[in-house]
Amino acid sequence: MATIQDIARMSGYSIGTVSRVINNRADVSERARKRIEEVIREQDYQPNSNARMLRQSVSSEISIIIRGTSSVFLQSVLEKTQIRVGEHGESASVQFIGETEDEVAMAVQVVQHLKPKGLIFLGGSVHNFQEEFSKIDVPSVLVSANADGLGYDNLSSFSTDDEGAAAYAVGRLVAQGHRRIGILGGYPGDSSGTMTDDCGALRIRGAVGELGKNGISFDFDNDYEGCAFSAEDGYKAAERLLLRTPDLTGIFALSDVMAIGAIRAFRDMGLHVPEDISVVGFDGILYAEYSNPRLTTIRQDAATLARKSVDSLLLMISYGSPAMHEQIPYRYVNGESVARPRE
Amino acid sequence: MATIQDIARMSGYSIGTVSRVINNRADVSERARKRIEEVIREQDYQPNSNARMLRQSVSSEISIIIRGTSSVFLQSVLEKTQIRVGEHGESASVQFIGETEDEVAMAVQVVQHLKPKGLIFLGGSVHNFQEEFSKIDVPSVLVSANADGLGYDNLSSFSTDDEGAAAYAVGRLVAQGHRRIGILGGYPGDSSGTMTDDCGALRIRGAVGELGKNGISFDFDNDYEGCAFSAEDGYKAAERLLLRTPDLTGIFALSDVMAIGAIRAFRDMGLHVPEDISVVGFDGILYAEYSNPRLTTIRQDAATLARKSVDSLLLMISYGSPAMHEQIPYRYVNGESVARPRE
DNA sequence: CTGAAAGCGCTTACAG
DNA sequence: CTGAAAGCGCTTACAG
Repeated sequence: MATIQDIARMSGYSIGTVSRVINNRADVSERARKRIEEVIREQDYQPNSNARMLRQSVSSEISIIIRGTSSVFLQSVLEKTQIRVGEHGESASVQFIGETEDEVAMAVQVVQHLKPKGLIFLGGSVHNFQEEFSKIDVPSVLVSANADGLGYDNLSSFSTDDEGAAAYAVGRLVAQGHRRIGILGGYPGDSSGTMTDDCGALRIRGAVGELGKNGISFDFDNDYEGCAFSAEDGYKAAERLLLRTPDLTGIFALSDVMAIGAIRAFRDMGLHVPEDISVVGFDGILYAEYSNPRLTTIRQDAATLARKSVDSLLLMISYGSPAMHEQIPYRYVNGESVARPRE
Repeated sequence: MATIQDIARMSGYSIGTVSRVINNRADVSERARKRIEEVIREQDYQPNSNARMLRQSVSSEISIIIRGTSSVFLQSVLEKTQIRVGEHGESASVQFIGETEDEVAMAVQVVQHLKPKGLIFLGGSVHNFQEEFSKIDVPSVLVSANADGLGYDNLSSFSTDDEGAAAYAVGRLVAQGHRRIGILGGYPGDSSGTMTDDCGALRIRGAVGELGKNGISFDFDNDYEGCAFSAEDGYKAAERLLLRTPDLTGIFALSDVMAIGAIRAFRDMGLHVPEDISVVGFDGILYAEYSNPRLTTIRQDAATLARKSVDSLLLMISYGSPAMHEQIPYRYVNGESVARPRE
């Protein structure tokens, strides 16, 4: 493996000049640049990134931290994020952490070890950023939660208006004539009754708020069943919910995978969706279009979320552009899982 | 951020001794070790990994290269792999590459840049390993394809018996009375008629072979439709296939996502699964259990695949254990998407 | 515009 | 068992 020494020797210049060429500095003669680039190409020379990072104390990589590998939606955002990073000629490495782990604590580790020049959080609780994030001074972007108002000038955020979208989805159920609506998924808050601020809590808040606006009361004890973001949990929770409160005619599930689990549960209970009970999901995962019945859902715009996040991060890194916070429009997708309730 | 210098100064030992403690070397007095470890803890000291890697020219990480982010099955293997790596107290970083890219070429880059102590390939074509892999001398493991017979002593492999499993699945269709069976997905080979050796080709070979054994001829022009490993492509290909060859009563799809796309297509054509047409998939993704109808499929053992792969890799790294090749048992899962053909 | 040199934080023979 | 020192491959003031 050639080193910078070899390139210097073979090109007839010093390692300092070679280094300047590698780093695209302006203060190099055209002649030197030409020659050195030639040798670099010939030798297929790749600078040792460890040495660079040791000196610069910053790597040329971006680190992506994704929480919850099981989230189909976040995985699609991850894929699109990687692609966008690649389009800019940058590279990113990915760190997975568990559903319950603290992404900011992880980020502190990553910054120390990998010295990334930028950080992308895929999924995350605003809660964890509240104070912990002050330890991080690398340009960062939080995807899928709103970090506006946290006051960090190195943290952008792009998210879906979870509260508004949930309200919209429930509004559609109400418009179809549903009055007995159940909510499935997430965890409404801690024992003190305070809601946490993750996307699940926001969706619940939006849904309950919309019901209230329509003069429909919501009884958490009967009409709500919490569960994790998986089909399996959605299945079980849906079963519990409907056994407990059989007169529900519509279900708002906090995610598509839960909705899919719920639909399967209802079928296994001998019910038909949407004839006997309507189900609306959230996310707009690819699979929703191929399920039977096709899922009616809120489709988040994963591609735009990914694109804007990467672009904003790169602008912060390269030009010191200010952090920005944006909500990306969602779409209500009419599938086949919602109908008017039976009379 | 504390450096080894600081720890040396504060503990009253030299940096050499501190380094020995960090690296768990035996030739350190108990007293020195105690004291130095104490200071390390107090200072929350973390060795600079760039400096270590620069010196050792090997990182302490494992690199995972996954091809095709869109494969739900591989993503589940990835998740389980990460978890297993974590259980051993190791850490891994993930590199995603496109469906059509060359994973071994990528690995060469990764080895140069990240200097991993081990490499895990999730998905990959034996073809690419044939000669290219000789450039890599890091202990590696190929998951989901059989590298036995390639003769690399630093490459283990764990896979499903794709050919046998496909034969089994098709055999079940035949046993139910199906005689007109179509195959969906993958690419049967290049123009010369030679089959490539990826898992798709193996599954096709197994399926066609089983049909032959049962005296059923298979006409590639009419009974086969290739497509990529996605629900969308499965949908379109299934539609084309059935329009072209309407008398098919059973479909073997090379993957579950294709099968799900196919089932949706058949429904949109006004058919019922399995009453009008049976569909069997391959992979055993989580979703198959929640689809409607539940999918009949070959379930690959993602957990065992992940566990054995990681364990084998770590044994190679730490003890120079020999590479091994193993096929992990699969299971035929009876869902609701297969029935006897109508008379 | 270019080169010589210091130094990033570590590991590892070498000598004792 | 321990310390002093070389050196991993690079970047970047500094001097010219």
